[in-house]
Amino acid sequence: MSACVTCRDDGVCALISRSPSPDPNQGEQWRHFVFFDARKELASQNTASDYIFVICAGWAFRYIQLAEGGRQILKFLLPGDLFSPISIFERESHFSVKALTGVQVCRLTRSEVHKRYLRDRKVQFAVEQSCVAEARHASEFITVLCKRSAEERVAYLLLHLMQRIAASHVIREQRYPLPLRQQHIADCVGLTQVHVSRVLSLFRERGILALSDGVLEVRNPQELKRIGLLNRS
Amino acid sequence: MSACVTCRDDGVCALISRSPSPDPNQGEQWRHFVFFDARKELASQNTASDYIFVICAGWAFRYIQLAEGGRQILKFLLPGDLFSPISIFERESHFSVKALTGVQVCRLTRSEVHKRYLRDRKVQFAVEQSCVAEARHASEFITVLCKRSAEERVAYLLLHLMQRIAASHVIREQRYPLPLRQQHIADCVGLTQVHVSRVLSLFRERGILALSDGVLEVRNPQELKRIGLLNRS
DNA sequence: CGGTTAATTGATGTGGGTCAAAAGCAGTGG
DNA sequence: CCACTGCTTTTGACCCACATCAATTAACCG
Repeated sequence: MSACVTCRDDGVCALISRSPSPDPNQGEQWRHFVFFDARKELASQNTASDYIFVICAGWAFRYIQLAEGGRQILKFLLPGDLFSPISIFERESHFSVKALTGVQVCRLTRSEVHKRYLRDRKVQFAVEQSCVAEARHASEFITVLCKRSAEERVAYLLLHLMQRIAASHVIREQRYPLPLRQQHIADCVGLTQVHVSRVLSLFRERGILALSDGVLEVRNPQELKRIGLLNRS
Repeated sequence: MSACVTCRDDGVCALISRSPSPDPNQGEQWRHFVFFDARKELASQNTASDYIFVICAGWAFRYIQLAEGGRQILKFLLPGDLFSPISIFERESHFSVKALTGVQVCRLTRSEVHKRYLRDRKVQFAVEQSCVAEARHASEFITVLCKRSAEERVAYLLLHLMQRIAASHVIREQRYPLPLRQQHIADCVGLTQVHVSRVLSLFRERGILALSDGVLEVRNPQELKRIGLLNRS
């Protein structure tokens, strides 16, 4: 009954796994680990499911698929992330999820998670807090999309990701693992891949950062923050 | 111990009010009604508060104030709406709220609401559902902002508001009360007031709708939906 | 009646989109 | 080892949706 080894100890995943089951006889039926290759679709929108999922290893992203083609990336998912905290409360998800790298995913039955949520105050608190965090971030992100230029939006996304990566990786010499194509950045911040290329080239020329081969190297964190932070002093 | 009269019977507000208190002796101390004039700031971001608020009558909006001037409107608040469902879980709000018309607001102590939330499954469920609704809407809205043109964004906002207004008003002849200035629409969907004016003029010329004097009159709902719905068939 | 706030309209500017070609760079297979 | 293919990034030329600036009108109000 131990948590997924790659998840952080204070995350929703770990807490759910440690939480006592109301039905001690059921063993490990409620939990199941699966591996998927990169590019595999892990969940699809408007489809009901009795399971909820946690990323244990690798990267994925949550997105909305548009009928005319094109997609909106809503969040990049790192180890320890639920596909979405609200999927604890709804059978039918409004988003799709796709693997960015090879990923290990933990599949939990919603009924069991929900039982633990109801009887374990710690689980409940963790879920509440992750809903709060998502809502706060959504507000901030909407603001960035409406009020900021292309450079600022890209910088904002990178800073946001850096923070999340640093929470689970040791960062040396400002080098962050970041397995995104320019198209993913574009689909997240509402630009074209061509323009993301131009923005990143500018950042490189100005000695702010370099992004290639799945590694982001930040050369001038001060300047990056000046550009990308929503509340600059 | 009755609910605020203007709130819908199945809303969070009504459920909280009907929920039994863990401390029957405290009377009505935990609840307090206040009236505010239009334009008054009802809550300000980065400020801690032991209260949470519900709109009982009138309109308001939740927004983020930017340091350089300018604001991002996140949601228009109608009777029955909490300023935000997540404020049940956090003392310090990340948003401000301003009255759009004169408003009556119900102020509740967070501690009392939180107690009722913990012990009444119905309240808990209502809060969960409104968090789900907010998250779903945020995803959809982010998609609209990133992928849609000015016309489509304005149409989306109006359709969304029409739906919410219709839930609490009887609509006759497609006339919706809508006390917004063009600047509010602009601050919500990320355009300038000037461009919102042009978009609305176009809609009027094409016989789709007319918005003036706080009334939205929809002349061609089909066409409006064709333009504004995210998932058009 | 002047003063304020909101909406309209026109002229002009520009950030980022679109299109297309080229170059880099795996992987694959002969 | 090289040719071929598919994917990603880069670069350039051109375009347009929306911003910006500014003037005018309309509505309201003490």
